[in-house]
Amino acid sequence: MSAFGQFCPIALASEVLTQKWMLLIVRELNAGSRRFNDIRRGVPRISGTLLKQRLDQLELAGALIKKPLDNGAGDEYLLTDAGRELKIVLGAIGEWGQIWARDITPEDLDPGWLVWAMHRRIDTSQMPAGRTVLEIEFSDAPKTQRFFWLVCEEDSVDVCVKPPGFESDLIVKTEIKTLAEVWRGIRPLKTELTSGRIKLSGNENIKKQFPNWLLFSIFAKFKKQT
Amino acid sequence: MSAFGQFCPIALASEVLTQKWMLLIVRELNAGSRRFNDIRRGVPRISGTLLKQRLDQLELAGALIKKPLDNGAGDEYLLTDAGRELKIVLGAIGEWGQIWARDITPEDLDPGWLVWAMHRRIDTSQMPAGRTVLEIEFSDAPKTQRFFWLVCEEDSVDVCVKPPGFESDLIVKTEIKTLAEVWRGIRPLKTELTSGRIKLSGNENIKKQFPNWLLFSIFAKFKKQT
DNA sequence: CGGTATCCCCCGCGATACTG
DNA sequence: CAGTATCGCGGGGGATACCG
Repeated sequence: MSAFGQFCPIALASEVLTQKWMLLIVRELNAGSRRFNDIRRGVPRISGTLLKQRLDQLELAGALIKKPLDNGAGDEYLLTDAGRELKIVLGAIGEWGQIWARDITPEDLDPGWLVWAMHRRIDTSQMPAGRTVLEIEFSDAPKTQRFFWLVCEEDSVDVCVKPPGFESDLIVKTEIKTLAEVWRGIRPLKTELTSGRIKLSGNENIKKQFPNWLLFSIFAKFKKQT
Repeated sequence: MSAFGQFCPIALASEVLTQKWMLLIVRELNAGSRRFNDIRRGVPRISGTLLKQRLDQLELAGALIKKPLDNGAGDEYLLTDAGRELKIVLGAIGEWGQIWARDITPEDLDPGWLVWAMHRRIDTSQMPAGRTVLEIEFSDAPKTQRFFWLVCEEDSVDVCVKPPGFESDLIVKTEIKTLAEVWRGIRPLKTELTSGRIKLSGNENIKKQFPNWLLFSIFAKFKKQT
């Protein structure tokens, strides 16, 4: 994006931040992604070419630095102080979006993205020691986007789109929209569980613990206005 | 801008807010502009067609409402609650821009915009009763952008690009960059006055009072990092 | 003054194919 | 996996002219 012909700090910041996809990339970086394809999982509709361009522009703007990976394949992308400070901007925009932005359409309901977002907000300290495997089935999704697995350990949560080779400790079955609205804080999880719109399969103790594991969206606490 | 294919509130808000010129328009509205050409003076490089489009999009997004003017010519544009809440977003982005954004180039130094920005931040309560006329001359500007007048009364400050017909009470002569950097909080006004890089002509009392009238940019208090 | 209508150019961006 | 290179189109947006 070219310049706006004025030296207002909002205009200068806009040159970088209002480019297409840019804020979503910064969101991923601030959420902890450092590798090219990790960022991409949080911004699935961006092309590889463009993602690379945007990362270069962020580097030019001083918001991140590239660090070559040991194995020689690609770089690691690390936020600078400037990049980390963007968390405040993201917070302000996200809060506004949660309260005032348009309603969601079916187009927005990407199940893969939902699982990717959720995997960053799992409270593994509430889980049993060792490995816990969560299987999620979206009953209304096409085959390729129907099943996901969250492989949780104390210090990591991995997302799989194929069976991870471990038995699932808990199976969560729901429609996409239901879980999406629970994630957003629009519906309480408990209601959806008792109504059966979210169905759990697993041993009783695990099922009972499940609600303690989900931390939901960081914007869930803000309630939408009409 | 089309959708991003995810229901993250940052993505939803971005659809509206990251369109070209959009944040600057919202800035003007939040600064108090309600009329088409007032907004345009704060965003001089936007075309009329596009400004109208953007205002319509803001209305669709629920951030403003149009109200027909009495005389039948055009509308008044009024922010809604949603639009006013964007002040928080503007504050976050402006603060980031002030601290971390790129340096200014000569391209950014639009004298007309500087005067327009200044006119919103004049403390008229510090001025003598009645009318005070400030004349600003940018010694390094081309003829058409060299002279400006601020006609200040208790409850209004008007910007003129031609002599307003009243005698000037104070003439301020400076290079554009000097006043721009004072406005941004990069240089202290006093230093520029004593050095003579900003020259004042007028009666002694008025000259002495002048520094009390300028409130500077709302982001001037944040200091640029390198 | 506050728009609308039209034209047209450029470039942003998606898609695809190829490399190490 | 993490890119680079190339092509091609679509439409965003600038310029200009016109209206009430």
